[in-house]
Amino acid sequence: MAVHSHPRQNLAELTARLRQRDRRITGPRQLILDVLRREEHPLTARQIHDLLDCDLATVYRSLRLLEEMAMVKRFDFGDGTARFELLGQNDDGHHHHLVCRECSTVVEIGECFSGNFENRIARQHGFANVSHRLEFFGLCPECQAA
Amino acid sequence: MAVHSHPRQNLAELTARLRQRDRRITGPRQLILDVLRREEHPLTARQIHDLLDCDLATVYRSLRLLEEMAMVKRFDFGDGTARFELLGQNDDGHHHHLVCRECSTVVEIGECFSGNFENRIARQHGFANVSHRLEFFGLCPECQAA
DNA sequence: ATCTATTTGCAAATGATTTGCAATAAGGGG
DNA sequence: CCCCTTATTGCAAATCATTTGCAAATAGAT
Repeated sequence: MAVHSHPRQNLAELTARLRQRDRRITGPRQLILDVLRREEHPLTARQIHDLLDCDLATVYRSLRLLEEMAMVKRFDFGDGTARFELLGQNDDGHHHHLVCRECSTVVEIGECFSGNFENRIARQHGFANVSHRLEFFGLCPECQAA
Repeated sequence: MAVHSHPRQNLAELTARLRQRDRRITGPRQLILDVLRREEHPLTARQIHDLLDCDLATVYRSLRLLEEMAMVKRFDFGDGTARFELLGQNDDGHHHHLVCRECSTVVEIGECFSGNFENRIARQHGFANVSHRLEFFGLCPECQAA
């Protein structure tokens, strides 16, 4: 479901969004977006770092910034390590994953349950601005065979 | 939605389940169940530790054991800290939470989307044994006022 | 080319959770 | 009730992901 846009597009978007915040377009930031653009599945900070050549702390700092700018989305598979995916320009990145409990293979799930459910829950409890986080776990075909 | 059973019942269950595994009924294990029984919301290992008087490592070890024995369920609100809830005897503990992004107030959500959704996803991708993790986040009434 | 604020790299700090190991306690047998 | 074997605890140190302090490097405007 991830929208893998063109490098140019990415760079232009990065430039535009950074400019508005007095932030700079640096090598590491471009490299991280490049790496994420190539990957179809979410990557951990360490995986990104291993594919690059810049400090791990810089990867974390950049990812945080890119997340704040809504260019990257953070996912949590409950294993204590955050994963990051690139967001396209008009993509809010809302989707879910189906993760294999054995081999960690990830499948992206486009559909989601109806917004009514979320709205009802918000209303019932008086909460505002409700969002959700949903991930699926199971055994992938290969791991079932093994 | 947590079923808060009687102390006796808990102890009996604990005893029975531990016996079958050659494990012992120790003070810390009983204390942890006692603490969890009193709380209606999930607690972190540290919170449990602060209410008790035993080593934090023991709390972690006990929680892991109790989780394996399906007497306790682990939840992940995506803040890097696991929370634990007591499970009742016939309770599989499947439910969700609505967590305030500001003050971390937790509301338990009993209902869940239909199993069809989960089944369809499993079938579509050839996965077996599919489960899911779903949590809601929003602003609670108090924090909206503030 | 210059200047200034933002970033980076590196090392050290943090916070949650785990682990090694010797001392301690639980449960069965006598 | 004492003993013995084995599971468990406490404590300290180790791990792991992530963050932070700070001086050196660099992007972007002048």
